[in-house]
Amino acid sequence: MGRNRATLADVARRAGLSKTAASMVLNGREGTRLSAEAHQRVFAAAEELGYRPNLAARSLRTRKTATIAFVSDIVATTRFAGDLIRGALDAARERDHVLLITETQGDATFEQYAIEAVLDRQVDGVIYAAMATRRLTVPAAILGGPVVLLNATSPDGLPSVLPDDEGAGRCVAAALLELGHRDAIALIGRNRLKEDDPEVSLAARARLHGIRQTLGEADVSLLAECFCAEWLPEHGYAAMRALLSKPKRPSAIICMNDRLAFGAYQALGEAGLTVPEDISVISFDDDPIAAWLRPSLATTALPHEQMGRRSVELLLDGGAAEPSLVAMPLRRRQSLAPPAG
Amino acid sequence: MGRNRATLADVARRAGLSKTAASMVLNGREGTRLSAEAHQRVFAAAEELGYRPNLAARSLRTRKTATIAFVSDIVATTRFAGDLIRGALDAARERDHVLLITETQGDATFEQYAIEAVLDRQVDGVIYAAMATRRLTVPAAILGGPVVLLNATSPDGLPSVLPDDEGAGRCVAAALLELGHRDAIALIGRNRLKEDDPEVSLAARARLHGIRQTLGEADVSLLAECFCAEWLPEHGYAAMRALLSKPKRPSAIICMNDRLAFGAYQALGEAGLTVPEDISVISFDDDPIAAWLRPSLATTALPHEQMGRRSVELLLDGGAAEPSLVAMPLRRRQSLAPPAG
DNA sequence: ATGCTCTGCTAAATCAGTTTAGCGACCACT
DNA sequence: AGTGGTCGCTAAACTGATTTAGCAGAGCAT
Repeated sequence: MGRNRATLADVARRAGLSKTAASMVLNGREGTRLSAEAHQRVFAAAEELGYRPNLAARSLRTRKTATIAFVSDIVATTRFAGDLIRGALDAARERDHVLLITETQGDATFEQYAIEAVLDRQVDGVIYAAMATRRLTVPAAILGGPVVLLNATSPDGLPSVLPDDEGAGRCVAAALLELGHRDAIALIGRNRLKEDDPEVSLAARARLHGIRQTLGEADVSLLAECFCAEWLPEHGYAAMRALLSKPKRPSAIICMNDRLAFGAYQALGEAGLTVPEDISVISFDDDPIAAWLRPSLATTALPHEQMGRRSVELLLDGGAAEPSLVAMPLRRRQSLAPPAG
Repeated sequence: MGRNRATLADVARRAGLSKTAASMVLNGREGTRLSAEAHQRVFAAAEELGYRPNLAARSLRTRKTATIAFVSDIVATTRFAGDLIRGALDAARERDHVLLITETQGDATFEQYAIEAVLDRQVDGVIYAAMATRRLTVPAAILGGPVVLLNATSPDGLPSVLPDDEGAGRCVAAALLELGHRDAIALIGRNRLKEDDPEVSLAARARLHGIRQTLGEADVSLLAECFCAEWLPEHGYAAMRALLSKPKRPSAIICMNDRLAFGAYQALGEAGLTVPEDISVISFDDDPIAAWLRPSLATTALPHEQMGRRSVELLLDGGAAEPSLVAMPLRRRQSLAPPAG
């Protein structure tokens, strides 16, 4: 790679000036007294030689690499990770930085390795990302420099970026109230583990809280709450069937995520009920399947791209210690209608 | 980041030896005549100081960075990208390398920028990845060093990694034949653009070829072939409805990808037909929804993780010029059954 | 005593930049 | 004539590693 690249010395020689002069001109240093002609000669020489600085050499002196480490626990298992990374990549490019990406797979040994690997490469800062919104403790090794937590918080008071799950909960509840749903709203996806252990999830509790708050303000309480061991389609399916076997049929269903909603759709289809005429469905995440479902599923989008972007901005500009919340926009789709009758 | 890290000079001083000695010991150089005691002292000093070499400094001298660039056109829009990256990350870690990831978004300016950014950082090689299997021309700038094409080929005869779509086509056809399907197999997802322009897709043509070949060997030809403008659920839905409106109902459907199959499921559901009793469905890709569908969808998996891994191996070990094909395993699921009657 | 080899180690160059300190020429002023 | 300041530029140090060339001392043979 990069054999026979021109060096600064080559440029200087060709311009008939010293390395010092060439360096100063190319870095646009203010206050140097180099002549306009010298500037021209350096620029011309650099242009002709296709000069590009060797960043390894530069960073040896300046201790800046224009490189950010993106350390995450698990990227592959969730389809959202791509958006997180994309947002970070975009913001990084805008600021002339580049991303060194590593994955720990939740394994302490791998994490240790990943962190050493990026620190050895003198990265300017670390974005420590979690794929499920949760609380975690960051390894001490990275505390020597700037760190931003992405989709996570820590007890250390480090700057962090989180989706506004509580706001999304309020938003979802408000959307149903607005349509006239009141006493027949059921919830699918309660989960003690997710709600009670912030190291597992912060989203479940926040969403639930937001929903309850807005319903409470309208003096409405939930018709039913189904617990699910996981937030997967099969659990949504089972929960929906359970709900339909009860005497009072719900007019609207809130699912804690789109995969549950997908399962709920399957159960509704089998029961011969149509969405949204018989039952409205609304959910969280905006998984790609939400738009593919028939009818398309209303949901609040996890703003992963925005979050990725924000994390880079926070890292490079320095950010406040309190978590930076990113709004989860409501995607109004076909699965919403006023209650029947 | 990395303030007050111990340097090699610190280690040497503490061990009471020269930098040269320390460097040689820590690099495990053979043939040096340093005493066992010197070795011990260096190791001890390094351990005590928590010494880690500064890779920027090292690579300035050695022109090796143990860093690989992963340049892709678009990562975010496809859920598969994560697997490609994960495989590459795993293989890279096993070989003590790290990945610098950039994205061009199919934009020439961004691509130029991305390539300069990674070359400036002296990467040891470039993995040039495409998110849709296709043919492309790589920018001349990266030809100065090792390059591997991932999910793509180029006319330059560079080493490349591709999924075995043709094999998958054969495999899909064979699975149906094996169950007894013969004269009522229909295909959803023909697409001229994808089939005829290798710069758009190599998969469509290869899959079709594989299917035709195996069916042909059994003297079977397709009952119908539906063209689709895109491979999205809505197109699969429309195609399935069209098929069902014809006099002869198919006994099995091959969809060119899982999203089409998802749409086909929706149409089958509406028509009151059940999978697999009335109609078998089989597909390509192994999108996560394939496993979530009811009944679960049989499909051939795109081996993205394997491919990512292979690309790193090829890059570091040097690879043959002919494309390295990675098998697409068949996932047998509930959507397959012998033809009715 | 001299020359030779071998052992165990180090000084210094090198990689490609940035940065500090300062040099010589020219001008103005007293 | 001497002094001081500005202008335009450069030599050399520095970053933290690797690597080349070679030095001092011991052991041995002649």
